[in-house]
Amino acid sequence: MPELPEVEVTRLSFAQRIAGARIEGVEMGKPLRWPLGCDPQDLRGQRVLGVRRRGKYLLLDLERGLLLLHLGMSGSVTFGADPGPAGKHDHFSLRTSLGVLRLNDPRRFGAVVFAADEHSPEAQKLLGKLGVEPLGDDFVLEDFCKALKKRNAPIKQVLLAGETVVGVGNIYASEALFLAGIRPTTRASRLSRPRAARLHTAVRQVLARAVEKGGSTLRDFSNAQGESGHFQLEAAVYGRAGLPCRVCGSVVRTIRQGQRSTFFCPVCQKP
DNA sequence: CACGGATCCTGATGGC
DNA sequence: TGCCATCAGGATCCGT
Repeated sequence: MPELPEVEVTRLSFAQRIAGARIEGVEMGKPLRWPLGCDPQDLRGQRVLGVRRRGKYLLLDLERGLLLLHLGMSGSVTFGADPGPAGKHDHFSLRTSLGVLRLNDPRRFGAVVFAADEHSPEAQKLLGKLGVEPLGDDFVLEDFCKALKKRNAPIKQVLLAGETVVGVGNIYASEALFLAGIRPTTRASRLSRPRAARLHTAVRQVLARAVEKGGSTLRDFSNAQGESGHFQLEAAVYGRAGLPCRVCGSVVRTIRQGQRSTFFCPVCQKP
């Protein structure tokens, strides 16, 4: 489910509320993508200092070490008053003095991993190859252009890979490419500088807008307070195959790229 | 070594 | 409580 906007919206919905909480207990459900990497009971007694985000990871800073949370395709986090017994798809619960943090993830592509610190091998295994943050100052046009020049793959897949810029998933890749007027199949290395510049702007714009709208709720995403997002209502192409393009009226098309659906307007988006 | 495909898992949906 | 195929917001691993 979650791309950068959904992860950031999740973070914003509980970071302040959990700060300073004392961990009282940890309960695990079925195995997630990776093992926790420590004895769950070792976390007891520690305080949660704050919550950061890196790409699509949430970083829960503890007094000693940190927890890296990834929501995979179907994960969502809740934090609040004791929600009662864990349900079928609740696979990680952190009981704290200020409420219960819970990861619900039906498909279990998500993960919760402990690392002694951000630069440890365990953390770097997950974070080490990530590209720059699209909403931060490090997302520099010049660097972006240079990076694209080195990639021969279709631009959609370069965005999804997250090694150039992080956080752009299947929805926002299609949306950003629409905004930039670029066909998703265009090879990254073939993009002219002006077109790469349009994409650079489009990526920032679409992600920032999606955060403002609370993310996209396609079926079941909600933030840590249980609230849905609304960006999907203004998506230009994602999920709109067969419908008229909002700009030119042409029929929005869908293709498969790397086992994922891609949506685009054949007139607004040039190869 | 960059790229494309297979893969992990569960649930929803739609055709027959 | 029908069965089967297809699809779903991610990212790693593996063969070429």
